[in-house]
This record gives sequence, C-alpha cells and structure tokens, in this order.
Amino acid sequence: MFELNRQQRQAVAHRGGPLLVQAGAGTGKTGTLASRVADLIEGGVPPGRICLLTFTRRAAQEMLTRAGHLTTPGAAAQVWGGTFHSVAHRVLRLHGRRLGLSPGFSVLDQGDAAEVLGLVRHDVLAAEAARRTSAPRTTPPPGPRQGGAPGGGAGGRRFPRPDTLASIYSRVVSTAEPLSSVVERDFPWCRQEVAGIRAIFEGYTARKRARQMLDFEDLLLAWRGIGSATAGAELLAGLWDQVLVDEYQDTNALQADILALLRPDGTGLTVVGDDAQAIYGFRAATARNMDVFVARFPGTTVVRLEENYRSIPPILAVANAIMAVATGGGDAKVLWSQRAGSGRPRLRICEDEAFQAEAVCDSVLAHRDDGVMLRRQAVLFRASHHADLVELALARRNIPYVKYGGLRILEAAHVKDLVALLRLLDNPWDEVAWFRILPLLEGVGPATARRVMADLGLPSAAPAAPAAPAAPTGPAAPGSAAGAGLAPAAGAGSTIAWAPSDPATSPLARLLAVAPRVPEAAADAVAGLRLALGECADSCLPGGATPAPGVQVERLSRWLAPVIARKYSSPAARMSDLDQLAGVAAAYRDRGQFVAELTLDPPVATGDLAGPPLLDEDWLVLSTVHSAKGGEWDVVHVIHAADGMFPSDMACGDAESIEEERRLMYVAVTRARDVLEINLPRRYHVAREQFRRLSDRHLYAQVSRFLTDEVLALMDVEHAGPPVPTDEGASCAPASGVSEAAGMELVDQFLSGLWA
DNA sequence: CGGGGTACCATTTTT
DNA sequence: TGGTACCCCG
Repeated sequence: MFELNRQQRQAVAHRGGPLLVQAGAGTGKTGTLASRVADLIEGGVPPGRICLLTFTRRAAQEMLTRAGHLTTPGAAAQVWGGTFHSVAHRVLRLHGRRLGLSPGFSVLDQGDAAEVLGLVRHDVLAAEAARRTSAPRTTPPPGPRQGGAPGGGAGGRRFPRPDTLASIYSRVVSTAEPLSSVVERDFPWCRQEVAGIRAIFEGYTARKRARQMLDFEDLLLAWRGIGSATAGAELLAGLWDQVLVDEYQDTNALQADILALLRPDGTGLTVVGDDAQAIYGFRAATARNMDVFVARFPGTTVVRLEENYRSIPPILAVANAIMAVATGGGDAKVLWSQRAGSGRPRLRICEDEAFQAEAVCDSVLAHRDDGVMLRRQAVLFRASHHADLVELALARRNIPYVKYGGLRILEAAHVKDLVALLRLLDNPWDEVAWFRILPLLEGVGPATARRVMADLGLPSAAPAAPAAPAAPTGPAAPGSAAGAGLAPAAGAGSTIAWAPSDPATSPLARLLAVAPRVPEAAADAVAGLRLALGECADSCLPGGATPAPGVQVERLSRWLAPVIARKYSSPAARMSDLDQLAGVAAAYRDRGQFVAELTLDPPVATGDLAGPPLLDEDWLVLSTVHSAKGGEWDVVHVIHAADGMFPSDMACGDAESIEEERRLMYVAVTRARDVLEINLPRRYHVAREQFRRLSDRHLYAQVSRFLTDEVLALMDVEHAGPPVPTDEGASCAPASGVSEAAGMELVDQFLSGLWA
C-alpha cells in the first residue's frame, strides 16, 4: 500500500477550489494522483464525472489501475482517462456535429499530415511551374540537371519538403505565432518561400475540411472550438465535475484554454507538474502554464511535494548539482531523500562508440549477475540512433531488449496499407487512404489513382492536366490556374466543408456498386478489393451487423497478402505483423475506435505488438529520454553524454533550448533508483551515423557541458579503453585535426587501458 | 501512363 | 542507407 506523507495527504484530500501540485521528480506523484482519484470516488463523485488527462495512455492506465486497488473494483475503470488528444477524439465523436463534423472523421498523424501537405505541395508547385515556363519560354538547360534541390519543379529552388512543412505547420498552429516569424526564427533557410508555404497551408486546410480529416492540432482546436458558442461552452463545462491533469509543465497554451472551458471557475480542477522537467518546448509546451494557472484562477491552493522516494542521496546530489546552475527554470528545488545507499554515480569515458556499446553491455550483465533483472535496468539516450551500436551489441550477445522512441511499427509501409483500408471503411472521403490503396494495384500509378478517385467522387484538388501542357492562352490564364491551385474547386470545397456527408453516395458506396475503370492488369485485384471491403463495411452482415474489428483486419490482410508479396521485401515477416495487429484489433468492438487509438497512441516499443509472450521473459529497456519520462529503474545507463550529442548540437542555438537540454539531462539522471552510470565515447565519427555512412574523420568529444566540475566531483570517473591494446599504437595515432591536448589525452587513455 | 534508372539530399525529441 | 524527384523508355 502507498503511504502518504503530509503534503501528499493534503493533495489527496483537497476539495473545492483549483489545486496546483508542484511535484519534484520521484516524489510519489503517480501514487498521489491515483489516491486522489480513488478518494474522490469514495467521497461520492461518480467515476464517469472524473477526467484524468495524462501525457500518455499508459500513464493514465497505470494510475487508474492503482486507483482501482484503492476503491470499489471497476469504478475506476469508468473514469475518463487518456491524453488530451485521445479525450478530444472521444469528445468530438460525441459532440463534433456541433461543428459540422461527422463522427467518422479521420485522424491524421504527423506522417499523414505530411502526405496531405505533399499532395497540396505538388499541386501548388506544378501550377507555379506551369506559369513560369509559359511566360518566359526558358526551359531548363538540358545538360547538368539543375533540379538538385528537392523542390524540383520550381527551377532548382530549395523548397521545404513535406515533412518539413508538417513541422512548420505544427509549430505555427500550436504556438499561434505568425508563419513569417516562425519561419524566420526556426526555419531560416525557408524564408524565401513564405508565400508558397502560406499557399500550401491554405490548400491543406481546405482539403482537410472537405474530407473530414483532422490532424493532431485540429483535435485540440476543435475541442476548444466547441466552447466558442454559448451552448457549447455550457456543454463543455458540464462534462465533468473533476478534471485532473498530469505533467502540466508540458502542456501548451491551447490546452490551458481547454481546461478553462472545462472548469471555468477552476473548481474541481487539479494540475500536477514540475517545471524542472519541462522537456517539450519544441512542441510549444510552456512551463509558464504553471504560473499562469495561479494567475488565471485566483484562490488556487498550491501544494509542494519535495521528498524524493526514488533515488539514493548520491544520485540526487548529482541531479541537484546539474540543476543548480539552471537559469529561468523557476525556483530552485532541492530534492532530498531518506533512502539509504551510498554508491556514487559513475562517469565512464569510453575510447569510442563501439567500446561504449560493449562497456554498457558488460555493465548490464554484471548488474544482472548481481541480481538486478534486465527489466529493472534502462539505457537512456538523447536521440534514437544513439542506440544503434548498443542494439547491435545486445543482439550479438543475445540479450533481449525493448526499445522505446524512434521508429514506430505504425510507420512501416505494410501496416500503413492495412490501416488505410480500415480508414476507408470509416471515412470514405479519406483522400490519403485512397491515394495509398489505389496505387497498390498493378498498373495503377498516381495518375490513374487520381482519375479513379475523381470517378468515385473525390476530385483531385488541383487540375494538373489543364495547368501543364495546355496553357496556350498566354500569361493570363496560367496565372489564374495557379491561383485556383490554392483552393481548387473553390466553390465545391466551400459548400462541402465540414458537412457530414451521406454514406449512401460515398466513394466507398460507389466503389462497391460499380467496378471502376482500371488497367487490365488490375482487374482481378480490384474485384478482390471490392469483395473484401464489402465484407467489412458497416452493417454488411445479414441482420445489419458489422464484423468485429479483428475479423475485418484478417479479411483485409488476406486481400493484402499478394500485394505485399509483390511489393515488399520479407513478406512473411510483414504478414506476421498484420497477424499481430489482428490480435490487437480483437480487443476492440468498434473499428473507428481501434484505428483512432492506433494513431493517437501507437504501440511505442519495438516488439510491442508481440505482446504477452514477451511478458514472461526478462528484457532490457532502451529508451529516449523523452519516452522515459515518468519511468524509474534500479540501474540507469545514460549513453552519449557528450557535447553535441547530449546536448544535441541542434539544440544549442539559443539559451532557452540549452536550458531544455539541461532539464532533459536532469530527467535522465532522476530516473535512477540505485545505480547511475553515465557514458560517453571519447572519439566518434564525424559523418552522421543515421546515414549509415561513417567517414574516416574522427572527432574528439567533450564531456557534456552539464557535467560540470561540480557535478564530476560527485561522481567516480573512469576511462575505458580496448581490453587489449592493438598493434603499434595505431589506435592512438591522432586523426587529422586533433589538437595536441587531445592527442595527449589519447595517450593517457591508452595507458589507462593497459591497466584496466 | 507506369515503372525503371539516376542523381541528390538528409540535422532531434512526440501527441 | 532510403526517400524523392526527374528523365526516358516501353
């Protein structure tokens, strides 16, 4: 059972006005929140009138499970719990009609958004190119191709690519900052292209509205949007009696607005956070929300949790020393702990990256021999690819591990194919899904796909055909064509914007009713597709029932099998992924809910889909620091703690982002309970590892700037070199560009390697 | 119009 | 390495 201290009890028992809990790392925040939920239920608040907003779905589940142990079994399960985005989705499915939103709307994740932006980008650039080539008749020189820039169409210019556009868009919307200033500050290399970017964003918005698609930002905007009408505001304020928010330091201004709509006077509102752990500034989160909260809701009760129950004192000393020099991070909190334990954290300076990987594996195994199971240990890093060599080494030694952060299974092509099929069934106007599925057919490429979509009632936004070769009409006509490219079919677009569309005339209904015209090679596949979709469509069973999601996934995978065999490598492995997915789908009763949860909260770890069988075993955790938030392990291995990697050199532009990197390091070290080991490679390759192309040039890393002399004084520093020094000291021959000092240090390492 | 071949570029964290 | 855009051939 969870024993509460005085402050925790105060946070649990508080009733009435708004409550702000400042909870330092490891101070029992999760248990406190869970207890508060249970206490509210015990006190008579109906569970369905409580909403618990957390940073990940896992966090919500964990808290509600714990709350369930403290109160009537099953009651806690009725609490609304999840991320802002997933709760937004549920609210909008219920009440989105107020905004003209059909309940079957699609959710676009960042990748989907980039695809739509890519479609619009294509149209806008094509229109522009058409205008350009027609007026001055300068075709690009035939010889050395000018189109190096991936903006291609527009004469060698550097135009942002789809995923860059998605980041710019996301940043502009979530900060509510003007496009021009965001580009100027964060994407200065695009500043020439602001006009084009603006055009693409306008087209993107029109497209989403017409097709009933919402991206992540839209989910929050629409949620807030409900409150812009009086009736909607009343509805929102009446949804719940108690709203609790975790990780409040990582919410943004929009989310704060939503909270104010949910509990206008702040009663029944609880937020918990720690400004020293604010690490999502890049996503427009602002720890200022913590201060703003107090100002916005006068009479807020503030409770501070400062006793740490997680780490032994020497680890906390390092954490405190890292934050001691932080600037602008709110009031300096000093964590303290009554735990016994005196093992000092260790800094291991490794000869190079390969040796770092080996040293970490050695250490992991040594701790396991000491009785710390693999799952009680974690390897933490700043960027996903930092773990590459460690992963290789683990695989070579047959050490099982699960990796969080970085690539997701949902981003694999074959999984996206399947999800696209499911999305079609839910939202037949989902253009991205159609545009993904149709070119899977043999003989069908983008052009035919566009034509088929038009036949199905999904006209392509930009009339590419008239814009390009025709245009004999002089400069005026192409000019207007380019204008039309922005809000193509402007009339049609505006009339159907947000309008719930009639399923009976949907593109899906049309496909099922009449076989579309496709090249001969695709005829069989189309027939199979129509059959498969027909057997999964809503109310397709006798009696008006709909097959269960798990059944649908199986049925659609069966159709997908030959496609996958033809298009992708290792089809067997991919099909087994789809089998796993069917297993996950089987837990759902509603297809839309399944797809939405898959997008909003995708399986985060490699092997996550593998599920239960793995749970019997023991495995090591590999995680980005971001994904490790909220976690704790007995032994924590931090890797790549070198300047330029952690902090990332990409984040060293301004003081504010460096401070965020510092907090990131603070989060990393405060995950450790008993043992903290920080590693860095002394020597590393210049070329980016993520390109798999390592150059010969070596650089010599500096210890991360956050590990100052004051911090190092609290640690045991050790050098680790190759176990057996190799021939003629080649390993210490300075590479080009190495300073004298670095060369000497290399000699020292060589020597200490002899004695290691 | 689709698909194969070629040349080029790529910066980190995630709901 | 791998995604993208373009060229050219069938």
